[in-house]
Amino acid sequence: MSTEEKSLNFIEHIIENDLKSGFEKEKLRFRFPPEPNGYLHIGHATSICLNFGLGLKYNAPVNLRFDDTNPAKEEQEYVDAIKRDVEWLGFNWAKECYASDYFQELYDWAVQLIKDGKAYVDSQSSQEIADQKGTPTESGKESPYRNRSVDESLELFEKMKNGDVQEGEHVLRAKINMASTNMLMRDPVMYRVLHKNHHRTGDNWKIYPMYDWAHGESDYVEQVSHSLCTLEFLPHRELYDWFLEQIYDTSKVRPKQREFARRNLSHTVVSKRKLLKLVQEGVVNGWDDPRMPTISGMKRRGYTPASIRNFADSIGIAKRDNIVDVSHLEFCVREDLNKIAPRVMAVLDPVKLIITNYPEGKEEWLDAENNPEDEHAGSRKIPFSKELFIEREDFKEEANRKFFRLTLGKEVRLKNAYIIEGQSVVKDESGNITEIHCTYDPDSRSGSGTEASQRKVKGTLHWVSIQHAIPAEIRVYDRLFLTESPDTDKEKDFMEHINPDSLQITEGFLEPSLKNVKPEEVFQFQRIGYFAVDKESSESKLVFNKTVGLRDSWGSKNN
RNA sequence: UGGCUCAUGGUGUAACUGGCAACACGUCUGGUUUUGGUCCAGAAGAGUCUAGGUUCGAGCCCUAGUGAGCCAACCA
Repeated sequence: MSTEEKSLNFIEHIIENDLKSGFEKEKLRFRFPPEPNGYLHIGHATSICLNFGLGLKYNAPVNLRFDDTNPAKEEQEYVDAIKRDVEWLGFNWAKECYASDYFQELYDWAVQLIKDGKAYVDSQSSQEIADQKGTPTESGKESPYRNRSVDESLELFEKMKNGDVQEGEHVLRAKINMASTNMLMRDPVMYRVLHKNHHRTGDNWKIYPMYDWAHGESDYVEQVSHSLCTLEFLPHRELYDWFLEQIYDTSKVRPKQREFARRNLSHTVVSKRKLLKLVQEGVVNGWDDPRMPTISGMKRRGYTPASIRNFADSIGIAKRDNIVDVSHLEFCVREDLNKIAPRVMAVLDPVKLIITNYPEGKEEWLDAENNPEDEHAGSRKIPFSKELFIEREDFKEEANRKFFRLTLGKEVRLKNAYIIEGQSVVKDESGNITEIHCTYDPDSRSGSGTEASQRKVKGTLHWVSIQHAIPAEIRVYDRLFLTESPDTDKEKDFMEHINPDSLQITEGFLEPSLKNVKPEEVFQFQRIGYFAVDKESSESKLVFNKTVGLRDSWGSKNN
């Protein structure tokens, strides 16, 4: 019954080792800790999958914790959006937590640190403090306020808390080591004064804890066992441990921070600043533009939660820098959509096909399978008539043996319908084909079981009946950037790598079964790709987003 | 000039306590197919950044180099 054991990633190895050395499995606990200052993107998605995936694997609770320690940037709107996105990805958090819920406890601990001589109020400007910080190669200088009395620090800290001082007048600093090779250990700021309204605590607080002071202690309050973050926080670990050391009770779980390399997707950017610029400069139409690597954008594009989870899972996790090619993400969507997306026919670049021997005015409703990958998907009826649209690129007047489509004097199958043979073309004065004339074999209807219907032909074309077809706006997307890693170019700004043709809007014609589709539904337009109904779509005007094309082993080599 | 981290096919990850470098994507063949999709069968592609060392044996341990990333916000 044992399926193949998947090898463990380095974080799972750490957990397994902890378990082996006596850590109780019941005490395992994780968290996903976003700052509510922007929308979630594919990078967050992989982190969400990592943490919640571990929760599932070890049957351990996972908290959703908002790291809301900076009221200048954070908003309720983002909290709501983040919750929606995590839910959409298919995960359930054990508790919804906020660092701001721990402000009092954090404050009490800070007071204790002052009393223990481990923290002091500094009354210099941020510039002065920065100047004294030193550089990575030179040690810093101690603040003139470093050794002020505990009572004085206590008194000033109280004033800071009560809002009796201006922003920037004083800060609370941990007293650690100004000569440390780790810049973060050079008496880091624990609290700053901010006369700002907080989205949850309102104006209760005038002082706000810094990330380093809040994060580890929040993990501790929640009894998170493994606190996972990205590599750039590695130097913070020493501080994380130092702060915990000051307040840690040996009867409780002491959280561990461990770091992994963020997973970069090729041909995109994810920094909030850059994403915001794309929105502000109108390169894309909002945060949920289907070209955006945001979760809301990918959702609108037609990506499914399962496809994103599989993606996160399959790329693994390690500590080295990486760029995962988008083709891998695309594989994951196709893999999922192939199983679940209903097949339909749509012609995106139409040319008129007239069946000369088909009776004028006749219409037939033919059976069409909804999904050959799903035997329970059933079938539907599609209308057939004398005048059809087929894809312009599916016809060539003269073609070589490798062209499996319609050409003059050769037979092809119309999907779910009849076998036809190309006869002639009509062109306009500039030589463009306006009509293709063909004949059909009345005995060759799909599924009729006749000998004619069993005949092997070299190609199958999709089509729609012109008089029954419904028009729709089709938005076709390409990668947003021309280069693999627009972010890391030292010469050019990332904006210079933008793909000017990342969006193409065309009018397509759909089979009439699509008349009542609703936003977020995804279909496979046969032989073309997967398409999701856009949120702007309505019954009077259908709008589809191309999620991803079908794998195409012909077009790439022959075009 | 300092500290820390990392280095395995084109890409991403594996390789347990040193023991025939594996899997996925991608690429290429062939088969099936009323989607040039799916599915099936197969192939090519790395000898593990470099140089030393330990060892019967090193991707893994040690040393030194090289390259890349991170670190001087009252951001997270």
